Amino acid sequence: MAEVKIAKRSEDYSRWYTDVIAAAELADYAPVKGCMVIRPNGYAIWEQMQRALDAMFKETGHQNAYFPMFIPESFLQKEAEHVEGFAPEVAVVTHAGGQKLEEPLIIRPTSETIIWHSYRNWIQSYRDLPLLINQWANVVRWEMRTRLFLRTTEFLWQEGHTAHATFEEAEEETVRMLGVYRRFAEEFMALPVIEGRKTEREKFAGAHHTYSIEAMMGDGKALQAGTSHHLAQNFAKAFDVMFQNQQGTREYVYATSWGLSTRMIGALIMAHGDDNGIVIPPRLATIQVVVVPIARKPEEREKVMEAVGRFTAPFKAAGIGYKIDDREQHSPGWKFNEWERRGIPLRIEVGPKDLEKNQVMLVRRDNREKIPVTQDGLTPAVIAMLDTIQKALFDRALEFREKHSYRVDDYAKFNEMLDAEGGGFLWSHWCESDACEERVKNDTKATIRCIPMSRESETGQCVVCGQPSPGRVIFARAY
RNA sequence: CGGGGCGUAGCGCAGCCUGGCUAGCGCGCUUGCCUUGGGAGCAAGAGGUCGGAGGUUCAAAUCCUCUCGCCCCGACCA
Repeated sequence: MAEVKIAKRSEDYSRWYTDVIAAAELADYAPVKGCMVIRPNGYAIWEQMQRALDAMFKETGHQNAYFPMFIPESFLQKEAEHVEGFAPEVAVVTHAGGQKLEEPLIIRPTSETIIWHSYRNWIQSYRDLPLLINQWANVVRWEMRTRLFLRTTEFLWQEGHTAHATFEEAEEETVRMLGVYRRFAEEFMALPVIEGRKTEREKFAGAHHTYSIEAMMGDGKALQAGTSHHLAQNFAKAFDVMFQNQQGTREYVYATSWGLSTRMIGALIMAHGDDNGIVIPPRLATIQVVVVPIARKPEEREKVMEAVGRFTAPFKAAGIGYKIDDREQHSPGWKFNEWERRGIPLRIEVGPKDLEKNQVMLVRRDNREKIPVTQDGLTPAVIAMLDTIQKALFDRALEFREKHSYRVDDYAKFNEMLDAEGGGFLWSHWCESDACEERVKNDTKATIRCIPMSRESETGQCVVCGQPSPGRVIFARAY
């Protein structure tokens, strides 16, 4: 492996981010602009995310299916707002089989259209509802500016597409899945997020309204980490999907869609990473514990390895993902650095000195603390330590977010905060006018991240124009 | 699409301005010895269409023209 230098996070955040990805061997740039190769270390994180989310989708009654990546161009055009939103970033296939195609095919930027084409055949009666489908897929969006994981031309995600009999049921589903995302972020990624509703300007093209979870990254910028859309009857009308209700009358179906992508890997890096690289929360780590044996002489080595075999024996049954790094060509110091770069949450060092004391050394990735632990009862100690790390990561991220959240009521101060702090969440009053939202964006590059669902009721005056405001919203610069 | 930067060994770079021995250096890689508690050491090796095409010249990594690609900053976005 090549020597890897990671820029200081505090000095060059952007450079630091790409360095961390290279250092942990998460992804490479691909020959095609904006595309990436997700390497085994990166894909392992995605697999853990899939596993956790997929289980939650199943628990909430969803089934997986798969729809094609090629969509007739005409499909996209059936929903006016949708086509307007996506047309500029759609890749189109015009030739295939050595011939020009009669109708060009688009490569899905999202699958609403082709899925609703199918739903038309699947749904006739209220008895067919709700229809709860999810798919794991790749999608392509030709973005102008790309960054590994955060915005790539092709990315992996899951997209849920559900159909319901009433607006209210669809709303319940939209909010339920937003909650699933929040739980996933908090419990698995150790990432505190804020649930909220998007403004008209920021909502999904084709949605009635959109919700998102918003997280704060290590530089104070916001990241939209998952979205859930209430599509109302927009796609049902575009694809003529009607059902007969219990009264025998036909009406259009109500829909939702929700998605979460490999962007979350970027969120993970930026939320928890430090100058030594990525820090993977224990609940998303395939390798949660790496064991580094230390020995000089062959006879020492034999004793150390014997102990390692003994104390790791219960790990598998206890559900601990672990790896023993017994390579002889690298020094312990070299290994410490390598596993830290890869973000393995916990390291166990064991050498002759430890054997004398019947102990091992636990070393936390998140704060590098070294804790001696006796070999007897090591398994529960490791499990407890992994929990501690998981919780510490969440607490630290939450504390950071709180520290960089401000209530701001004065527009001059508002501008000043964004310049001085470079980021952070500004909780300010907004009159709900598009004009004020746009002005903020032009003045500061900050956007309204969301109208928090849990905001306290507090009327006030718009931070921009002074008109009456029904409550505070979150302004921030975003990825 | 505008502004900036860069294409030379797997990775990071020097050489280019001022053309000239066999194109170098660090890391990594291979083999051997020796080592191992925070990126060890020694020795011997392997590895190159200098992004591509054309031109100038006795001679091009180096000068000229064209071209392809990537990265960073902005407008758009999960």
